[in-house]
Amino acid sequence: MLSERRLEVLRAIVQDYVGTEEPVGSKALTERHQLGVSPATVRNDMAALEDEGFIAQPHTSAGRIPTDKGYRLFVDRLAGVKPLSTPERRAIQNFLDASVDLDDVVARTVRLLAQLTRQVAVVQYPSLTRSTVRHVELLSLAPARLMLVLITDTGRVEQRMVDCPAPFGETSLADLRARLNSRIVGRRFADVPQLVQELPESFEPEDRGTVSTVLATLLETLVEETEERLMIGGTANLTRVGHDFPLTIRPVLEALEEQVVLLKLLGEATESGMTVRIGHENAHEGLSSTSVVAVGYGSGDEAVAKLGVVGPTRMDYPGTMGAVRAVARYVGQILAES
Amino acid sequence: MLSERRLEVLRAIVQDYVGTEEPVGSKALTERHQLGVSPATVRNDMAALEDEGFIAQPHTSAGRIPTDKGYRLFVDRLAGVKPLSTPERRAIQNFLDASVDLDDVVARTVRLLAQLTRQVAVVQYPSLTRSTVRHVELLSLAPARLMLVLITDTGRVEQRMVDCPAPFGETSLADLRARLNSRIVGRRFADVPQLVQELPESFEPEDRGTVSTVLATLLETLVEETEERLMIGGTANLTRVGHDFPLTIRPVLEALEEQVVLLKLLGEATESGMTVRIGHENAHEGLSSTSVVAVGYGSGDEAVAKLGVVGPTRMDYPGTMGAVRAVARYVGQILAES
DNA sequence: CTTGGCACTCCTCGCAGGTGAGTGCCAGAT
DNA sequence: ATCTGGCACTCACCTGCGAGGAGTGCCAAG
Repeated sequence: MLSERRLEVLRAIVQDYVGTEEPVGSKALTERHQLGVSPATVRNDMAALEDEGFIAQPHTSAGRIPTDKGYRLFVDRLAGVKPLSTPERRAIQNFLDASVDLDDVVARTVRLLAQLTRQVAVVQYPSLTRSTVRHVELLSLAPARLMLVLITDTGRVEQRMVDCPAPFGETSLADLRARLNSRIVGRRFADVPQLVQELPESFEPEDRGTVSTVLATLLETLVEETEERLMIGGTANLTRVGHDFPLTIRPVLEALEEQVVLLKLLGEATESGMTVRIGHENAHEGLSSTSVVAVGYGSGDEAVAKLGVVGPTRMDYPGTMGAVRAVARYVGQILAES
Repeated sequence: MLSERRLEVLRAIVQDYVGTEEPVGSKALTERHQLGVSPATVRNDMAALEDEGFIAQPHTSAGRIPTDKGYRLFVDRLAGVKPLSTPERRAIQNFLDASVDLDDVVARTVRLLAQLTRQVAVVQYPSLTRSTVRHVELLSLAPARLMLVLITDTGRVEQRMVDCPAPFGETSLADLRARLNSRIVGRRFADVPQLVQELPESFEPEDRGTVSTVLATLLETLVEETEERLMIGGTANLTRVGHDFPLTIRPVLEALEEQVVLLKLLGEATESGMTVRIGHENAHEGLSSTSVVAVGYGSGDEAVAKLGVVGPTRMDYPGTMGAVRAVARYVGQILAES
């Protein structure tokens, strides 16, 4: 459909536009790239590209800028993923290795991504649903008040208060703690409900109420916390986008504050491999002039959560994708070690 | 020094400027406020106020705008704290009452403050140093690997991995757990180091190494986590500030990303009572055209952390102060209940 | 001390004209 | 069939100019 050279012209347009942030014309193109043809020829190609919807001109008698469709073609067929330099890789590893706990890993990852890509970084906390239970702890705070602490294999900790219907003795507590742990430690969260189903029946009648309450709280925690948390950073980079930004920055900031929106955004990313959503491909209105580059990361072969960046559609896709992929890999390594 | 009417003129200028975001002139002032004098008189007063440095004009032949010094006088002597309406109070309470855990309380508080004040909200997590220990838990994950979990009276949970120099039996573990808890539960964090000092000596020689390691990790956690965490929100409100904002928004966003800066900002707030830092009173350069309204909050009589908002110097001080104070109170109540 | 009058400053806005980058199209060359 | 150079045309952008107007400072009189 499109000749080889026309694709080359599109690539050149994208690269120049990303660099200069200004509509690019035929003459400038031939000067900055060795296309081997004259501006007039390029003009014809550009007209064809415009007919196909890959580029557009803001006004008559201005240069062309890529459309969402143009960027899409660019990332799909014209650009690879630019690997990071060795010093960069080393810097990433050093920076992440210094993390002390899960919160710190996530915080550092956000800062790293934001710095590397000069864009807004979003990192999802490792999800509970795909995690396994490392330990469940029950603490007695008052005669009829317990604290339930849940620890995952990714190092995440959740706690809940439990108000018991009746006082609960220390021995019963130890008993419940032991049985609960022997049943669910090492198991996936999704399997927990089944595994604890018959637990109350094995207790003395006067304790059954409390045991049920504890289990209910546990299951509730699993469900509620499936609604995942995330951390964002690098919002100052939004001011980097060009002249028109008063209008564009507001809806983006608003979208970023809606965690739900972001989670859906990351969620849309396919299971494996990197996902790039360009402009209007993002369902959310405020993000119609931004692109999202996201990828899953995890301690093993399976992704436990996702991370990515949000930036203007006019971004350096190869570089951004390279940075996102590299960071995801190293974070996975860190999680596997801890 | 300044006559009563001149103060009244200053108050009128601040109020009008906050409302319109435009320099206010003598004629407009007399029309919008019942000052009982003519524009010419007001002009004389304004000249005097300008000599004293309370107001300034952007260019000759423009109206006046308050200076930082002018705002300072305004909040100190001319304005009170505007209490919230009953429906607002009720809404705050309902919204915060729905919180499920500490993270949720903080997150909701941030959203609430941002919404009420239409500015950037900052909420510090309850600090460890001023908290007391509710419980310490030790879990055995592997023969020579423990997890240390620390729970505070404000519901905060911290965990750390401990690699032991030697295997540590279950009985020793239970022993350590019991002794540790009996010594430090209910005590302030600051006192913990002293309280555990001689603990290793009471253990069998082969366990002393591990006990020391655990204690070292515990103390380390106390120190490290003193470096406090905070949550911010409402950054989209930054785009609300006037026309000139491309220049002002960037440094503010950058400052907000530097948690250290923010913590220092909140830290500067005096122990009790509300603190208002106006414009250049904020040490940080990027915040020279913003004001910070901060106040401590806590579950009891003492503040365990601080919260506040960051907005343009041209803000509605009485309303903002009212909202901040009210939110701080209700958060304190919530913390006291849990 | 207040007031009305008056001259002055200077920002803002709208308009006109020139400039230049970029385009589309066409006829001729390869 | 494709590429190339030429050429007329279109607009966005910048500049300078002039009218309009809000606001000020000062002064003389009440």
